[in-house]
Amino acid sequence: MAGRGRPRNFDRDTALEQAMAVFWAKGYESTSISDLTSAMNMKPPSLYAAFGDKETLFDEVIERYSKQYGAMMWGDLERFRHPKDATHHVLTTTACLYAQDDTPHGCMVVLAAPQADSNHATVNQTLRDLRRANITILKDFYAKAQRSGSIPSGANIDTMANYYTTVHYGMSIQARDGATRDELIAIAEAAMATWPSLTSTSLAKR
Amino acid sequence: MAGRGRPRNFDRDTALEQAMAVFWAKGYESTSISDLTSAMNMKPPSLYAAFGDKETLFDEVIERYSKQYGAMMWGDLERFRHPKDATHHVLTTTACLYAQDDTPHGCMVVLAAPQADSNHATVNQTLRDLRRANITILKDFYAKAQRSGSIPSGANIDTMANYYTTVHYGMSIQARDGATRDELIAIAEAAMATWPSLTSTSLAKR
DNA sequence: TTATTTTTGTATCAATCACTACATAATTAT
DNA sequence: ATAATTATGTAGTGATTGATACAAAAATAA
Repeated sequence: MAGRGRPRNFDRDTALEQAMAVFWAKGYESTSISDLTSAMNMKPPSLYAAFGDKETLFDEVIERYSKQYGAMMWGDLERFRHPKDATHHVLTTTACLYAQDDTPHGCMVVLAAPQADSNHATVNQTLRDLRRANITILKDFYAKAQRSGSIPSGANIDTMANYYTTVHYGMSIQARDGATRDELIAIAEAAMATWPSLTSTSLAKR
Repeated sequence: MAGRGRPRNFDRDTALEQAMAVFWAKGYESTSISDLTSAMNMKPPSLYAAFGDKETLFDEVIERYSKQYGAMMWGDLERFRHPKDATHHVLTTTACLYAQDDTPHGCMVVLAAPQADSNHATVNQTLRDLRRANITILKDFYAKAQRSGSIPSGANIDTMANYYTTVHYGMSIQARDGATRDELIAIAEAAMATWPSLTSTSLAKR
């Protein structure tokens, strides 16, 4: 199991967790290698040997974040009987996750690098792709629900997915600005109040 | 009028506009003095003499942005007869402004520096304060409407203001990710569909 | 033991960051 | 004309950025 050379002085998994905490709080650009090495308790050569350059490390952090947190919100929506329940779950889980005090507030995918044009275009693109993937998850889920009759055929599911994702995005800003869990929950409930109208034909496909 | 020494080689106002374009697209941190001087067509000493350091320039840019764009969304809401119309105006104006092709997409106040912890705490704080000011505008407006009877006394106006502001925030992310004007309008209309429920007592003050 | 392999810490790299010293240019005041 | 004033361009400041060269350290393999 143990390799041949000198053993590592750190646990790769906890080091990743520590890196995630820094990137989450400071964003991609504002996080320096120096920030990372001190948080991960290692010197630059060890970091580079174990994780590659800053961008590669960030990619791995984001992947871990998606599996650990993103999945709690967007994963396995099929387990809910009604799409309204699934949507409610997405928003309330968002509220609970993003106001937790043992992690930075707000979503890392939304807040870490929202620049349109920066010196790190690939990072911006990576995060944007992840955000769009969430919308796609919701759209596909709604499409299936519509085919099965859980959502009326007249409803505009693209707009529904865009809308609820927009609320999810906005909650990240609110959380970062200090909104409490209860405030976020109230926002989520307010957003859910649209469900009857959105699934009716009043705001239907044009 | 003209001062005593050598006249300026640039128009201060258009230089500010050019600086705003850079900060808007790249955010605070990703924008370098070099980016600014080339966009504003001047050398560093001229920039520093005219605008102070990077942070002072950014403050002035933000102030200009607020007057020029923020006011279009949040200014003079009293001119609307019904608070629902005012809220609708905020969201649809948001949609139109943030999908314009002659400016970067999305709100500068929301996107320029959303980090929780960075090397530029005062900039983060300035933007956060501006965001909260918008919520306060909406809360005060709703409070007045509630006193005058335009909003039922049972409605939770704090949640209403938080909710609609959340949609406004989320639309910035959507716009930056490439959402079209029509998509943003549809999102705004979807959000407005909550109005009857929010102003009823079903989601009223607890 | 000796050789091989991998990690670690020191010390540093070139590039870029925000920012400025300084001399020159261009204007007005006298 | 001469002095005073302000802006400009060149060239550079020290600090920090992401990333490494190198040798000592610590393990396994022979």
